[in-house]
Amino acid sequence: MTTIKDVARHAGVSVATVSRVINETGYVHEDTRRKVEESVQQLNYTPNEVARSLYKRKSRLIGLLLPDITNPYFPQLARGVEDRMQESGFRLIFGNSDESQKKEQDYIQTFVQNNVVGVISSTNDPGTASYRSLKIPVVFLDRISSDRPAVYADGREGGRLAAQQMIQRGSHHITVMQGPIHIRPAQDRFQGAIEVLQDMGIDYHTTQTSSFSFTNADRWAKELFEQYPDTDGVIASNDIVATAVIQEAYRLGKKVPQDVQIIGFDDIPLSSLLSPALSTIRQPAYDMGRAAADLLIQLIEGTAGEQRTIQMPVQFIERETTRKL
Amino acid sequence: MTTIKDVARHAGVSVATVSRVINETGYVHEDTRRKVEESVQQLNYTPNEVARSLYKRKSRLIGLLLPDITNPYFPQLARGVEDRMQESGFRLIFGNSDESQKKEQDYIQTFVQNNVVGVISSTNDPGTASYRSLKIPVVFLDRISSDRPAVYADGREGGRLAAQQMIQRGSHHITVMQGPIHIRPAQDRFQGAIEVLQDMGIDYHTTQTSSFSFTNADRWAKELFEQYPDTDGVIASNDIVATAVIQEAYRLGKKVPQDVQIIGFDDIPLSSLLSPALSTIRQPAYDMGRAAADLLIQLIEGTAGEQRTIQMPVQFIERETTRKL
DNA sequence: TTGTACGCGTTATCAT
DNA sequence: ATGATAACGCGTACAA
Repeated sequence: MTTIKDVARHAGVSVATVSRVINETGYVHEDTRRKVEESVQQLNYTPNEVARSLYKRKSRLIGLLLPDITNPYFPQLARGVEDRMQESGFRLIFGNSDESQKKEQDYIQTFVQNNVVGVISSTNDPGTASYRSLKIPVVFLDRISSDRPAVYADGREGGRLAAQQMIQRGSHHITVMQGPIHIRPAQDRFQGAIEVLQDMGIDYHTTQTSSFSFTNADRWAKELFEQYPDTDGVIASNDIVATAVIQEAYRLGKKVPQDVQIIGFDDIPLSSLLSPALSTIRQPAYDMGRAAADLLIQLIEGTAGEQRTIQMPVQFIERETTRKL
Repeated sequence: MTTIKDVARHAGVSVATVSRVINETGYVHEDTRRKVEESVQQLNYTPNEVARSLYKRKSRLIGLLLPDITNPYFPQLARGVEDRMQESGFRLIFGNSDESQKKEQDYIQTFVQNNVVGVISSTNDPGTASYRSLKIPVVFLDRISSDRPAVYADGREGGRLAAQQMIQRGSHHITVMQGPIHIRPAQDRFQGAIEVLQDMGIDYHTTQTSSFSFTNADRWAKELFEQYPDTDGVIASNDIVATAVIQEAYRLGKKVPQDVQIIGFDDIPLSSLLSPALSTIRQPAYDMGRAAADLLIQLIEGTAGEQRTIQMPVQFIERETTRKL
């Protein structure tokens, strides 16, 4: 590896001068600047980030903690974060937490050990000590924290939207799938839906799913129709289970949307490719990722305004698993 | 942040001693060891990885470069890599390359700037200078390189399998979708399929898709049936386009699998949840990720055997888009 | 305008 | 068995 010393020697100047031209700091004569730049070129020198990080006590690294990249909703968040960070020259140390506090803490620890300058996390426990004691900015993504910077979608409104559409489009026996109890956004959606259903005095049932991943999605779909066979409208906790519900409905000979309407949540990329294409409540995942990155960068650079919690709008996407108005 | 000095002072010993107990290196009296460990506890000290990395000229970081995490095939690879790395205490600096050489080089550069000890990459150009000049181990994942360590699935065999199944199950006018020309695995699948189709003297057509992502998947499906309306069997370049093909077939009133059989490639998690569930050629993505990580770790630790390129088996998964035998 | 020298937090070498 | 100290590569006072 070539170091700043090599460059200095090659250019016949001191390391300080090389440092100055690299960082464009302090005075340096035009001629020497050129000499140095030439040497940098020739020796193919790039500064050692580790040394920089050690000296400055901060790196160009960001910690990103997501529950499970294998769930199609999260890659979009991740991508949004990455793209924005990339633009500002930050890199990501990435980890899956599996919603486990232990793994989270592990990662947080290595984040600080590696001098990251900020972290973006989808955690269920923003209030936990691991986060509170962090001395670097944290942005919670897809999770709500009233007193800490956060970017999330309006889940409750999403739930409301889903219920309203269900009703408007003629379902009378609606089943709402309640996502994992410890995941806040899941509960918000659920509450929103229930709220409307009750207000309107609609007949509804609820069902419980204990995770957001692929495992068991089919089982939950099956159980739903076993428990409530006369269901003519399903509000799924996310697009994955919604997909499983479509499948199960077909298996039972129910026509979608004629016999059962189905509304998902998230609008993962595959939803529009399904047959029938899935009607769903869209969360702008990619944009949320970008927004979180953006906010974090502002926090890091000290240019953040008062607005530190950003609620993104959700949107009903009409496709083919709901009836036409 | 608390440093080794703080611990030394608190325990009444020198930094050298603290270092010894932390790294379990050299002699240290049982009593002092206890004292130090206590101080470490009390001060909640964890070593600064950056300083370590600077001194040792190597970190505990691994660079992971994937084309696009937004494509459902890659998160599984990533997860496999992460889980294995996690087990051995390595962390990931992660980046999306979008199959762009520029982005790749950018990332590779910051990888070395950050003293990563190894790189796992899905690149289309393993022979490029950026990789050849790397002084740390590299494992190519989901990409073939004859002379460098690599983990990939047997794409050609996958293509063959798909074609054989198509024929066996009674399709006579088969259309094979050729994936992006510059992506090696895509071409292997394609070649494998063509190979069998020609050997068997079957009537077939081919179609071209220029990317593996969601964009345009529906358009390619549409074009396929426009160009070859009498197609009764589609070998898709991956599960995403296969999903779009199912959708388009339904839209055209074609029954799957009675009128058209469809076989995908990858077996992404959602495939089994589709209706009808997608028959596909399975690549053991998660295991491939793990295997790559495993190989890289061996390379890093110098315990790697002669076997440095691992070809993983593919497998036909029979579901509902192909007829029963 | 440029150079010298110190410190960032560790590990390892060499004394003691 | 333990301590002092150089070195890892860089950036910045401070001096010149």
